This record gives sequence, structure tokens and C-alpha cells, in this order.
Amino acid sequence: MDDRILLDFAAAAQTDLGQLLNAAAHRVTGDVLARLRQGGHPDIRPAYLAVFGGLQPGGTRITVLAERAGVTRQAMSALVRDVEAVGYVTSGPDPADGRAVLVRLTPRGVTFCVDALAMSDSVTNDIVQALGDPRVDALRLALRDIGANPADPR
Amino acid sequence: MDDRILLDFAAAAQTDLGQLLNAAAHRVTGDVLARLRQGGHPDIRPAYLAVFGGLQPGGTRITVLAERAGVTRQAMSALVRDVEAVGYVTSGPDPADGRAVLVRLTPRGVTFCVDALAMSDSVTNDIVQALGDPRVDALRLALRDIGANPADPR
DNA sequence: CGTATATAGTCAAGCAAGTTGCCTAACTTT
DNA sequence: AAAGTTAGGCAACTTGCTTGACTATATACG
Repeated sequence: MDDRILLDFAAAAQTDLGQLLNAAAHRVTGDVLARLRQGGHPDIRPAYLAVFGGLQPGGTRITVLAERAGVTRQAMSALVRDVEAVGYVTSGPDPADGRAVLVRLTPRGVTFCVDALAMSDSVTNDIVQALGDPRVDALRLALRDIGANPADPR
Repeated sequence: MDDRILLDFAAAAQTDLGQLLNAAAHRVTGDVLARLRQGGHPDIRPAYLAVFGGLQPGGTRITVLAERAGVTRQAMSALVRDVEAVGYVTSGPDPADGRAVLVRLTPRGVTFCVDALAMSDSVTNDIVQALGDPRVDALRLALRDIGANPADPR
């Protein structure tokens, strides 16, 4: 049972892009969430952000929200129910389609979006402080290229 | 209900570090997982990697694995049970401590580790191909700084 | 030596965030 | 009007974790 491979494995983990990306993502999103919870939005959960990210002025259907978030309609339906229970959105009938539900921001939801933008800026600024502007710009570009590029030539 | 904030929100999402990081991380780890599944390890699940990442030659206790992975002993215990059921590790008594369980790689587990290193290299190479070596090096450094730095100055 | 305490592991229950399968109500097509 | 499609939601399951309570073994102390 020649398990010396484990030494290589542990060494590679230090420089593995997947792990580095996961760790950094976890830290950044965790920081933003923590600051939001501490700043007057204690009920917010990570998944809720997908709802706000898909909303557009005037109200948005659940199906559209689901598509934008990349989850099923069922999942988004439950998410909207929860976010509504916490008071950030309301849902009502779509006058243009009796089957559809339109999800809209409440005033408290507006406040949340303002605060979320501020907290995200704040965390980003901390990172800029630590790395410097050029490195953060380069980081953003690299991340966008990785996210966009198939990198998966079957 | 002044929800024009949603326009800002949607615009900010494009450059938000948290989202860029999450998208890139998802893509990279998803690619590695997909190639492993397609390359003779169809039963592997993302969480299993935490087991291999904590193993060291000669066998490792569940408590140690849990600490390294940053999860509870209960979670690691279940994980080891599952990975053992799929045939990548065995667990047996620790001769030095009657309470402890030593987890060891099976030959198939050794093969898996070799393949996992190869697949991770392969995905990394695709990224290097797309971005170029210097940008990937800079990316790694930036990610490490973000992961290491508290970025969270109370 | 025996009792107290700490440690390794597991069982059970539950939460968070999803999935698939199925179903109803409403709209659209023919 | 009948047939098909679409929006949404209910139920059950999956994955990956958590906390709480428990057993068995090991160690420390008087």
C-alpha cells in the first residue's frame, strides 16, 4: 500500500487553484454576510442574495428569478417565500398573467440592497487596501476569464 | 417603493469580487470533479476530497481528519464511512489507542490520488493556456493573500 | 488501586440549500 | 372547444453539514 502519494497530494493542495479559489470566495462572501447580519439584517441567509440579484425594478416573476439564479423554479419559489417572511420582498399576482407571481422589493428590501452594496464595497476596499489597486484589477480580470472561458475542452 | 437601487445592484454584481470568486471556484472544482468522474471514479463526491486531503502515510485518525478539514468529528466519521463504502479507504483499530480508528488508503485510493493530481494539473494547464503563466502566478498570490489576510479588521 | 475526568468515535435529529417527479390552474394554439 | 404549454407549488429525496446525547477507552490524581 504505497501511500507516499499522500505527501505529493498534501503538497499540491497548497497551490491548488480550486482550493485557493474556494478559500478566498468563502472568506469574502462570509465577510460580507457577517457585516450585513451585524448591521441590521440578522435574518439574511446566503441563498437570499440570489433573489435580490435577479430582481428588476417593477417586479419580477419567479421563473425569471430562477433562471437568473441558475436554480429550479421550486427552489426559487421556496426562497421567495422565506425572503418574504423576513420582510424584504412581497409577492403578488401579475395582472398580465393569472398564473404568474410578481416579486417586488419592500422598503426594507430597498434598505437591504443599499446596505449590501455598502458592505460589499467595504470588504472590497479592505482587499484593495491589502493588495493594491492594480493587483485587484488583475484579479478581477483573471477571474472573469476563468468564469467565462470554457476551460473544459471535452 | 423606490426600487431603482436594483439597477445599481445588478450592475455591481458584475464586478463583485465575491461573485467572481464563487463563479471561478465553482467552475474549477466542477471541472476537476467532472473529469475524475469520467475518468474511472464515478462515485466520487466533492466532500470526499476533504478525506484524502487530510490523510497522511501510515494512517490517520478521524479526529485529525476532522480538524484538518474544519468539520466536526461526526461529519468526518460519516464521510469516512461513505468513502470506505466506495472502496478508496479502509478503517481499522489503532493499536496504540483502543478508542481510535485509523483510516488508510486502499490501492484504489492510491490510484484515485494519482488521478486527482493529474486532473487538477490538467485543469490548471487549461487555465494557464488561456491566461498565461504570469497571470496565473499573480492570481495564486492574490488568492493566497486574500485567504490569509484577515480582511476583517474589527 | 479506584475514582474522576478527558478523549475518540458514533447515533439521532435537524437545518440549509438544493434536486426530481408530479400536480393544478391559467394561458395559447389550432 | 380540445390539446398542449407554461407558471407555480407540494412532496419526497439528496448532500453536506450541525448540535446534543451517549458509550467505550485512556489518563490523572488522591
